[in-house]
Amino acid sequence: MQCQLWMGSLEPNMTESFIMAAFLRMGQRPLAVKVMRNKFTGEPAGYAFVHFQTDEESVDAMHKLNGKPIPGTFPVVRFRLNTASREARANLQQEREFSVWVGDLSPDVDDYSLYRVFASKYSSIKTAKVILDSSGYTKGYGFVRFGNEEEQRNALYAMNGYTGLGNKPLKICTAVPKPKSALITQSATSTTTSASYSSGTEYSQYYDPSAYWQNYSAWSGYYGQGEPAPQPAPTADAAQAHAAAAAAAAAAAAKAQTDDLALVDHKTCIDIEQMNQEFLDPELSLWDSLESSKWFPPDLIEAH
DNA sequence: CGACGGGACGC
DNA sequence: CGACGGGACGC
Repeated sequence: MQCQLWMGSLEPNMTESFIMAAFLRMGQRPLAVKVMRNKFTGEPAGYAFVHFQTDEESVDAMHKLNGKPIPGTFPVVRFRLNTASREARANLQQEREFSVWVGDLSPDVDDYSLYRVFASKYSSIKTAKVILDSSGYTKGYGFVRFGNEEEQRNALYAMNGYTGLGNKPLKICTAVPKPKSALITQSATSTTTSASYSSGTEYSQYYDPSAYWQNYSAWSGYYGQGEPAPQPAPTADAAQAHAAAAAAAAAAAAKAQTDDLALVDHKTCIDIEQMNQEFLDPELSLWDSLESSKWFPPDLIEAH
């Protein structure tokens, strides 16, 4: 992660020393702050990179300060922090995301408390984020990201209904990656991508018998959010041909699929919740032990 | 507790 | 009862 955070929502008058002072007043110790500027005009670009001694420090600062008011701002401007890394951003385009949606968060739950609860059980945890509205009030849900699918899948069951964070039992669902329309042209084109779809879905389908993953495939085809395989950068000619084909396909698919997408989203959450109840009620510890031992009945795997 | 409606690729 | 980041890379 290169020991640095991306910081957004900066106003033009926020200098590096101002930002550094704000972190210090919040009990964090960055090594340096660099405010980025428009390369041509020299105007502040509205974001900065904040460097720390270690990855641990930067992640800690992110979870403790994100969403909190920046000292010395009036009207209040809140910290908007994110992990920053060239490689991570590049990988983000290629790698699958292993995250869960967490709902029923009470107002006192912030990024850090959410992070701590999951970090105590899941060593691969990357980030936790509570979604706030423009006034800084929680929307009652958030996202927790993991480094691998094992822990993401385990948390889906083990943390559903968890009490001990805020004053309500947590609700956990599979997180649907946020659509990024810019990725459309990368997805709907190559056979390589199609092949990776099937390999990605077959693993998940036996695990989750709900309609989610079939529908997710449709999402993936539309948004390009599936499991894009590493593929060589297309040549300029190929890119043009692909862009034309993808644009036509996307335009045709967009209108037809828009309505379905919203429905899928909400149904998914309900299905998973009901499944959790069925699985967890009879014998909770059994499922935990099965999860942790990565044991699955071969018959069950083949059947679905 | 079923399921919106704002806003639309990339040249 | 809710589905995230709109803006991202110099010294």
